[in-house]
Amino acid sequence: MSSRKTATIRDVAEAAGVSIATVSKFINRQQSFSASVEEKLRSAIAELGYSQNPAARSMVTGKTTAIGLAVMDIANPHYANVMKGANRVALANDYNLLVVDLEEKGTGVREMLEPLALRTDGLIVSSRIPADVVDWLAGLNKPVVFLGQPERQGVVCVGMDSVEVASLLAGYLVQQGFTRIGYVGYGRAAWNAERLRGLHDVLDAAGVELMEFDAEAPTSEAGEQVAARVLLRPDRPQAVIGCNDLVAIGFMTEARSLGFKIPQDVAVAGIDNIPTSRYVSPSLTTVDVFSEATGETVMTRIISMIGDEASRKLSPPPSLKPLLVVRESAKRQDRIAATEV
Amino acid sequence: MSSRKTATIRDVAEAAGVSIATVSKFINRQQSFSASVEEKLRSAIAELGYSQNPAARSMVTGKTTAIGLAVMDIANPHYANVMKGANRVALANDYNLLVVDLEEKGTGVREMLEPLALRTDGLIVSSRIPADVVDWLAGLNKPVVFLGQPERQGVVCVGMDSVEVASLLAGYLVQQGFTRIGYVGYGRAAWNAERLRGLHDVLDAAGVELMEFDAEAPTSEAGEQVAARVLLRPDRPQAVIGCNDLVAIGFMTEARSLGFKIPQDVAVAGIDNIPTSRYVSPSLTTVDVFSEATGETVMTRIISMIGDEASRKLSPPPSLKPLLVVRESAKRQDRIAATEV
DNA sequence: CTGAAAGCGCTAACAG
DNA sequence: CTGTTAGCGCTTTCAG
Repeated sequence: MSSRKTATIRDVAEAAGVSIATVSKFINRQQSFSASVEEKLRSAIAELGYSQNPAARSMVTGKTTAIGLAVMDIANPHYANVMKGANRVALANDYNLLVVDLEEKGTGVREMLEPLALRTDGLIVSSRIPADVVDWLAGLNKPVVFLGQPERQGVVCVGMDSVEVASLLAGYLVQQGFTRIGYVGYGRAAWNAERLRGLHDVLDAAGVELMEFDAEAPTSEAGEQVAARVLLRPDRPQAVIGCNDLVAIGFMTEARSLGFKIPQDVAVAGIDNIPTSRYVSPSLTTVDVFSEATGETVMTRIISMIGDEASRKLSPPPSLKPLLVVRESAKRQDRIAATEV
Repeated sequence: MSSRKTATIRDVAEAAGVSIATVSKFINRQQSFSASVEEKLRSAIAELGYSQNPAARSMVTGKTTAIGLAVMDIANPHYANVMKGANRVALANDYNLLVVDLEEKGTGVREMLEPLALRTDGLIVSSRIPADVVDWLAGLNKPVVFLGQPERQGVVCVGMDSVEVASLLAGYLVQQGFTRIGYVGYGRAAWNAERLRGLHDVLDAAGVELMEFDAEAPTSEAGEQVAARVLLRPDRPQAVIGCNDLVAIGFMTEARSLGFKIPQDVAVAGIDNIPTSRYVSPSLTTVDVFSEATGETVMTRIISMIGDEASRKLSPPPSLKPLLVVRESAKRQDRIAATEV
């Protein structure tokens, strides 16, 4: 049986025979109390099943104890794991998580973000936000952290350095002896330019040719679609990097059904190290970007920014380093087997 | 440049030369206005960049225009897609989504749900909630919908009928001619018993033996772990059903590294039809539970319950039907001789 | 069509 | 240690 109306602080005060101020202080652990009062308070609260009305509280404090998280695609395992990490530290700090899936949209983003901004103490936003929205966010008077966005002046970012991520993979492929490498990017992503830069840094220095392709979306379906275009040409690349594991996996699947053996006929690598990458055949060589840890880091960061104005503009500690994960999909096996072109 | 303090309804009223009541009615489209007032209001609001304070609003209305969604594991693609669907219809109806990842925990669930309950107009909760928490939720005075939970009296549930899902798969396997089938379940899940019932319904009738196993968790890692136990025994099953695609995929991978060919040596099937199931090798036969549509349905449902007391107890329309997705992993190829490797 | 006034439940000084 | 009081920003009767 639950009471008709939910109990308010006044009900508790009355039941305990104290003032509402006392109840408030008790709930918020702001001071100590005489044993008798404390006991009465405790039982009154239990009796009535009282709990604070967050709206009322936030009206006066101006804080919501909620954080907003906006990601490009909730169903992308990378983002799902970022959320997982973010959720964990939010809960540990008594924050609630408001989530919005941007669904890879480029327009109407501000409209989706605005309600979030109003209801939270801070925002975590993933890449590809139009410049005017970035400005709006900056003028919001709340901490905002960008995810996987190249550093810009005046905005705090968390995530791997895209240049480094790409270089890592390029270095491995060069070391394997590939001399013509394809990159299936996603031009509309904020990190795409940096990825290309990282690739070129290494590949140009090694005298390795880079062929650039673009996927329609950062998804497996798009990876499938692009495969024929990449592979059915005389100068096809010996190795292909997908801009994320999803694209790489789709690409790999379609490549196989086109009759290519992986990695013998064409090597494939991805980025992110989503859980699935271990389970495809061949297992996918990729770069671990520590999605879950990224989520934890970004949430930790924003919570500290909320408490401390001073920390709002500090650069994040360069704690997260990408890690190359060597598996089967990108080994140059033809060096120890048959040699095809 | 943003103003120092965010504008309130009073600022707008003053700037427009009207009362705050008028502003309020204007914002909430509660009536029509004289052209002059309307124009002044419009420009004042734009000028000041005013937007409603949701906390203040909800203080008086008692509504939050937010919905809580609690799932067992955010990183499970099934749940991620449920969230995607839920997010979409929430946004379309001007609701915000509060998310909490239960992380497959069995304890402390109420503590995680309580803040959500206080901040939302309704809750969507996925399975395996302890009975006392269910009671608490029921006494909450807010609509609550359970996800993937067997129907109980007095609670609204959305999701596939687990019995049907399991039967569908069992039927297919029987038709393929398998006579000894294994099921890798997850005993702690709310749906496990119904799955078993669905399996037995069909298998017993067909005189097919069912061997039951239990995974440590509904994850790929657990699927890998259990594989040896299932396969390295004289009476190993000819076909194995994972309680979800994640488990099935892990199982399949480990089975292969144990030297089993799939489906020649052992057939494998999963449940959910997560996106990845198409991309593993061999592609995974599974049952589509329409995760994203489930999310849309459950959100639609709860929003209608919020507006309409009467609909709170109605049974949901049996709209969502599971669909068998036949792929490569569970074909009985030995009947037509294994032609390919 | 417009406005005045009464709170929603709570916290934060300030007194005692 | 405990209580009084003044709002936080907004919606909602109820008058005009």
